[in-house]
Amino acid sequence: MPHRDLIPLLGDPPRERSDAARNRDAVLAAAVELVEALGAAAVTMESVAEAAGVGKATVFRRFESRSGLMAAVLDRVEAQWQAAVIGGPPPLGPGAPARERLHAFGRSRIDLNIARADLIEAATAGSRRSYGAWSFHARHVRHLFDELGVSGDVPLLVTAVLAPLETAILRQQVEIEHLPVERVLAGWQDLVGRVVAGAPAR
Amino acid sequence: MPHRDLIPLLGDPPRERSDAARNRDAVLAAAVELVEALGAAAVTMESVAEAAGVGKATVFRRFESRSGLMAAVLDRVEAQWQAAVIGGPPPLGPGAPARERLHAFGRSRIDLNIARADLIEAATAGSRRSYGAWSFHARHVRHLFDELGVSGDVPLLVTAVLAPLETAILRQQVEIEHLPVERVLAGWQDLVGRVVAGAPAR
DNA sequence: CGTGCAAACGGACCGCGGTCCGGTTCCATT
DNA sequence: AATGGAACCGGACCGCGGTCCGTTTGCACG
Repeated sequence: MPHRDLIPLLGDPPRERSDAARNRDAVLAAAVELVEALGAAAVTMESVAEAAGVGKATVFRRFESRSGLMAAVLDRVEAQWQAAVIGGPPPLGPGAPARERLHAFGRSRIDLNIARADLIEAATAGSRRSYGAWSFHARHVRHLFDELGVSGDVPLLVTAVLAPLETAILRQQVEIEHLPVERVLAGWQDLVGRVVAGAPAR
Repeated sequence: MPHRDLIPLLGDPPRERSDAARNRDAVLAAAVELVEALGAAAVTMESVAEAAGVGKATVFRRFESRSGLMAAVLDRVEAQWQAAVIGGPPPLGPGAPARERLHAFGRSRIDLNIARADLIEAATAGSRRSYGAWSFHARHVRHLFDELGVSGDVPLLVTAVLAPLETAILRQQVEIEHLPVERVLAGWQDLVGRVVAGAPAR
């Protein structure tokens, strides 16, 4: 009587089959390469499938959707960036005063969100929730806010400080209004200063 | 010799042909009705064309793209809202102190951006620039900031205050993190207070 | 080494946004 | 009223994201 438990209950993770894992890797590698070469906007799901030597449905089966695949590509970039925040040299990495780390965070995110705007937009398109890296950003800023003793509804203040760094906003400012990046950064740092400064005169 | 000036120079707007104008109206009316009935996400360009009794290409010829059509639909809502800001009762309309008008602005925008999230997203999808109403919002907030004597890089501070009202951010907070709208609003008003309070201790 | 089956595969297929192009319509000019 | 041509029209067509379904494959168990 060849069967496993009818009721697996909890645990019991159904391990990924070897061919599935291999295809996942091949697809992701192909996607990274194509995005690098052509830019995210020009990469079609079919071209990724072909480059990976795999059927189109397999790409969707492993990554759910185009935005899911792009999110996986983006995750590599974000992981590298996160490493710089967690263990890299100050002021972005640990070792600098909180205020300076915040300023470095802003500069770094503005640069990255502009440089990778097309990939980020492809990864977040129609996904209704921010991409995975957002929660890391929020935790980091929150941590720095705590060090600075920010008072008030901290999670909302964190969101308020992160919101102007969204690619859509940055693109609007830099590509359409032609504001210099330096000015955008200075404005953001000014904002942070005001938020950190404390509760308003009510 | 039937010809107009070979060099029209400036001015001389080539008026819209009557059939074109008629179709434009029919398409827009059909789109408004369908969006109202089904929600923006469920409205296809072909269904709009059919409801308007017109070929699909005509819809695109008049409105450029799906997001262009949705922006036209959205403009009606925004025009109505702008009327309330310009000439409606306080505190949203004129007559209340600037701080209270700002708070009313926030409440009203949060409600509207959540209620019409799908339409706004359809109107701004892949358009690279904020929808037309943004500039009105910015001017309004800037005007109130001027009344309050806000110092610093005012345009950037305006953007910083507007950014957390974007639908993507609000949806994240309300639909995914399940924050109550009242709390989001209170957080925004707190933010405004800190921004208005003045430059940080440098 | 068999055997059974869930899991994975791939290519045909679908719907939708967007474009093309041959035919039609409005309107300025005479 | 006739006319010429620019602007407009519509439906066939294309490419891409996403799904369906009949076939193949890896792997746990005997």
